[in-house]
Amino acid sequence: MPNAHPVPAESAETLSERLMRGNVFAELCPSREVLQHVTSRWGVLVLVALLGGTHRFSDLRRKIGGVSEKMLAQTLQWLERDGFVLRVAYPVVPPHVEYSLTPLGQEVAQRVQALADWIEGNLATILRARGTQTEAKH
Amino acid sequence: MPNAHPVPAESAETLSERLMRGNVFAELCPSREVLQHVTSRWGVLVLVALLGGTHRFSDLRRKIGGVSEKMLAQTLQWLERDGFVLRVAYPVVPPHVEYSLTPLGQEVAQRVQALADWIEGNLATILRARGTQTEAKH
DNA sequence: CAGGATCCTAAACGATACTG
DNA sequence: CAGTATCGTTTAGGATCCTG
Repeated sequence: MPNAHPVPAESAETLSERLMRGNVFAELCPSREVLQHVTSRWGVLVLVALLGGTHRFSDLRRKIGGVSEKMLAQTLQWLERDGFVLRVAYPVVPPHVEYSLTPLGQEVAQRVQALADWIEGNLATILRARGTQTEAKH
Repeated sequence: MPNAHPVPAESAETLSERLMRGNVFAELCPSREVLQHVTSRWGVLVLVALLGGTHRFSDLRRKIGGVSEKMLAQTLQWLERDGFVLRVAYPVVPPHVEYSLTPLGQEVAQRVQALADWIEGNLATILRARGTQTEAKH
């Protein structure tokens, strides 16, 4: 069955993309993977940090308390691959690499920050609510 | 050193709360834990699902593709403890339990949904961006 | 039906050491 | 400095069985 409406190459969308689009609840929806990167333990913090401007690797490491080299590197790679983070390496010695948000990254980061900010702003309320309950763990 | 400004009991805030307030970047900030629950793999989906109204346990399990009983139960407990989810159990047999969002939960859920919606809406763009890169994994 | 208890695997995570 | 590689630990997560 030939294509009645020829699709321009640059807007190609596969069948599975079309099927899965718009449904995070579906088990195999690719958006779940992206969501995982963005909402991962360190992903959130990296995005919010970069919203404050360009950072070098060690700047991020210092700023984000508790992150290991390995996880920071991995998180940055996820986010770079998803098109949210731009990595610029200057060919000097010692190495100099700068991380920043792409336009796409700024959009997600803003939404992530909105969430993080709300939680910070309501922390006292949340903790107080927890205090009035029968002791549960972790 | 006596307190010059007596603090009303209902606005009590511990020292650690005051110290940690407003700083997700700090390693021991309690907001990180809440953030973990909310942005956890299933937490996101539970919140968005409940934004659509009250659900029973098995309704949620059916709606959220791929979640196991154990993780759904655990996620609901986290969110209940954080004051985002209200659990109402009717003392009948067979058991009947309904989950819904508290007012506090509706506020987080909206922000979580904003993020999820953005990702879904820009999925095609993101996937296309990934396609044009040198192959990376996972 | 709504989970709790148990057992198990896979993945995340962290510490350290090493390299261009 | 900015990582990669390796290894060991911890946690997430899933399957199954069981009970009120």
